[in-house]
Amino acid sequence: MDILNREFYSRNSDKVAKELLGKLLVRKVRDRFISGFIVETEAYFDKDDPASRAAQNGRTEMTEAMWGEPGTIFVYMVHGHWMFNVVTDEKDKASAVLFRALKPLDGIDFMRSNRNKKDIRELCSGPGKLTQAFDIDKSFNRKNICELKDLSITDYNFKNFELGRSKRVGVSEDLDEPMRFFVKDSKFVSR
DNA sequence: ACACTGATTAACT
DNA sequence: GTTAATCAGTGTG
Repeated sequence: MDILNREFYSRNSDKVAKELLGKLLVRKVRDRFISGFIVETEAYFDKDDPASRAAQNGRTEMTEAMWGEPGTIFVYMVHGHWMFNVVTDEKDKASAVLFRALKPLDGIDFMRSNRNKKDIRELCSGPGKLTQAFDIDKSFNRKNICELKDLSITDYNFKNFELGRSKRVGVSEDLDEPMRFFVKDSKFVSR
């Protein structure tokens, strides 16, 4: 199980978002190993994407991470919850993939205590839920996921699933192409 | 000081 | 299944 390298992220964000499905998000906290399969993502673009923070806020202290190298982690808060993104494409392009849902695999008791919920479906089935379950916050912002020991994404050729596509969640004026990708029939996607 | 946000949750039918 | 109060950081005045 290899850690995905920078080349993986150096492509269009819709392509990266699609290929991230079935990969494994891995977190290490002290001696604990926490992981989950990625089952839902959304792609965000730089130009002509009104839903992206890049277009909404411009280049500020808070959004600076979006202009970083591919693999740069971009964390921001909305509605009191942390959103976890990884920057794609090339530097200075400001496109990224938002992680929306995971299927919990290792460290489920750790997630349960972070979330204060016992139903396994309630642990990572939403962008704010999975950051709470994995203990991901602003301290990861602007770091590169290819270089960290305590947070990484590893390859895992879990391909036995059907790809679902839809419009992005909570975006009123969305792009013509559906940019939300998910594992069809998974119990662990949001909503 | 106030309103905005890509969400979550409890508390209902 | 559906709604309404609420989370907290950031931008605008």
